[in-house]
Amino acid sequence: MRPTVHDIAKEAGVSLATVDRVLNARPGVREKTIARVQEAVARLGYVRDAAAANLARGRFYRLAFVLPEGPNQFVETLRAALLEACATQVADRASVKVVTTPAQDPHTVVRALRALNPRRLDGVAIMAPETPQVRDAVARLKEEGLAVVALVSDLPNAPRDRFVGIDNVAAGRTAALLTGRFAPQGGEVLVVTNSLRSRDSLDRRLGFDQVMAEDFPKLAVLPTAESYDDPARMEAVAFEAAMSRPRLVGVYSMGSGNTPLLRALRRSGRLDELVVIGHELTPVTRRALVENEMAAVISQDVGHLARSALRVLRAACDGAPVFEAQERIRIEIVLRENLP
Amino acid sequence: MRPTVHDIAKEAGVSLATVDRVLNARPGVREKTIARVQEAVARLGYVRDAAAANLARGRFYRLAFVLPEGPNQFVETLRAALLEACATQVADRASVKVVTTPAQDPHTVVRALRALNPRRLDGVAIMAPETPQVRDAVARLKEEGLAVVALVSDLPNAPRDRFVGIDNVAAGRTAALLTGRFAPQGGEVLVVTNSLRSRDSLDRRLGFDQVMAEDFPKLAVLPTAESYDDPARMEAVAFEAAMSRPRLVGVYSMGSGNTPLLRALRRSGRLDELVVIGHELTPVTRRALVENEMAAVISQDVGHLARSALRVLRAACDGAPVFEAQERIRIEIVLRENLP
DNA sequence: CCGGAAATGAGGAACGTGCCTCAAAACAGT
DNA sequence: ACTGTTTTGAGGCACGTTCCTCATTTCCGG
Repeated sequence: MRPTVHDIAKEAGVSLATVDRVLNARPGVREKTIARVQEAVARLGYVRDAAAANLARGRFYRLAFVLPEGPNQFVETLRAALLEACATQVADRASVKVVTTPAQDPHTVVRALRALNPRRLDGVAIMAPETPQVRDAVARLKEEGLAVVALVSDLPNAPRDRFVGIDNVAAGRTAALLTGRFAPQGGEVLVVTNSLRSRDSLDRRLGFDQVMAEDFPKLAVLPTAESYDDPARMEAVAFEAAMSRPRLVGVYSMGSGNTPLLRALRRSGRLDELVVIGHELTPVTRRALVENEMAAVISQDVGHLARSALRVLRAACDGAPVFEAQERIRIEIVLRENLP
Repeated sequence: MRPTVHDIAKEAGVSLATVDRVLNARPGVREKTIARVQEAVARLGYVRDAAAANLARGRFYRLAFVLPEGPNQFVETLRAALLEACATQVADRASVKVVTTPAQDPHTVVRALRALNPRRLDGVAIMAPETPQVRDAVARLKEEGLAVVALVSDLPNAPRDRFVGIDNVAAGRTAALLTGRFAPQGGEVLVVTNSLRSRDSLDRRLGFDQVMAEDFPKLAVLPTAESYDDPARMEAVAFEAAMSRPRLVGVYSMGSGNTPLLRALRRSGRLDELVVIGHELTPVTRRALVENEMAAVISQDVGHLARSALRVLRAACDGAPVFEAQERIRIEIVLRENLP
């Protein structure tokens, strides 16, 4: 059996109350006594029973998730994963509210953030592009004492407690490496996204260019084409590129408009000769992998993302450290054969 | 706040004791009353506070892990991950004993399994080749009422409760797909492993051959070369193949002898023209990726593996269902750019 | 309508911790 | 030695369960 506070008290020759004061860093204990208790803790290998502690404390975490909303399969799966995680022990003693805002308009995100009542909340996870207004809204939430984590897309210049998501520069580098190795003959590569306003797209492009420049001189990367969340525009841009650029060998889709992209490429009749790499495993990209229309999908496990965000938020709420190894979100490479 | 058993009792108009009887499926309650309580549970959306329940129950899980031991980096990292997981909440109210047995000798595994005292244990995780003796030993443990999970290498014909690890057929298929796409010019592929006795190697080879036959007619797969856990033998076999087979374009290493393999290929001077794919991220394979000596590593997150095994064992101990989505171990593809 | 069995109620102790109060003890400065 | 302050001890209640016991009520068949 594991030692309890009672054992520590006996071992250190002090009372239960004193042990409690030391363990919870409450004032009114002499240095000497603190040391005695800590020695006993070390000697017996005491670790606080987190479950019992939370039970006694009656701790309850009121959390909110602010997610963009739109024709975006990824967010849908993320939301589903979140709800699933809530149904399990991960979300024990926590209430989770999910707020969605139209993705296109950055102002609505800010409005949603402003609409949050800081006194009714302990922590917020935010997935939003990094605009000055968002930064200000995050700063305000932090000032109110909330825990704030950035989700999927980092907010490096906002006072968020942490970023939960993949290293998007590395993701871009990975995409470049795959593209380069899958298309050794060389040629042109089209890069598309819905918006470069999001930090994640920006970082991915950065990483993509780095590796392309370093390792694949035979590939020429075209400027990023933005669709501004407009499927028609995405389809038009992709179709035009496929038809007018005979040397095109690959397409890297950094954002979420994979449906119109694939439709355009299919229509151009060149899909089977192109190396198409995209992000996030959704019904669309999954199907494209199975049909050999996409060569690879760079993905982050939404389940892991959701659970990690919950754990990190809770840790941030009570200023506890996080278990780094568990919270590092991997850059997953999904091919036809290792579909989960 | 979440509803408690007290709220349920009030809502259903019964006493606390009855609610408890219903919730824990104890006998002595009329059908009608059971229904009343369950309705109240549904209406209030009650979910049992697992932490409080375990606290009250005084549940303690005595678990053991039986791992092979040898010059095997993978097992070392797995063991480290296990110890790390024990230090966190995942292993709360559990004691974990790790037993290692010499890998070469299948009999010592059986001896180790026999040496386990079933009365001092609630569950065991086993990583071992599937021999009849191992099957019998597992059956014996199950008969004694222990929870048993197979780890990394499945024991499909033993009465284990569950397998925690990747789908090794799919892993082999993934390796084949990568090899085929990285070596479009065609040629011969060498497949090596330390032993085909392990179910994992067997499955990987199976999957590898499937995809090679289906999709890459230009690649000829050589028979599996076994090193029988002898580094010298591995080095000799690999060197010989690299020197005598000018059409060799790839090597698939299904097992753990990557150090001697790479040494041999380096010595042959052909390493930079070969597509080398192996398993498990260790210091050796990590370095090989960084140096561009290996093209890809198929890996399973040891941290996830360890935590999953712990969770699954606990669930199996009290016959609880597992949260499938969280326990599916992904087949990770690790390239130079997405090294964790 | 009665006896016996089954179902239910009421209550309490326990799990390991947090957090509170009140009194006792140790200590400091004069 | 006196005061006043700081440190410590002892104890209790709470958290949401589980798992007892013992009494009481309800039900059923004869």
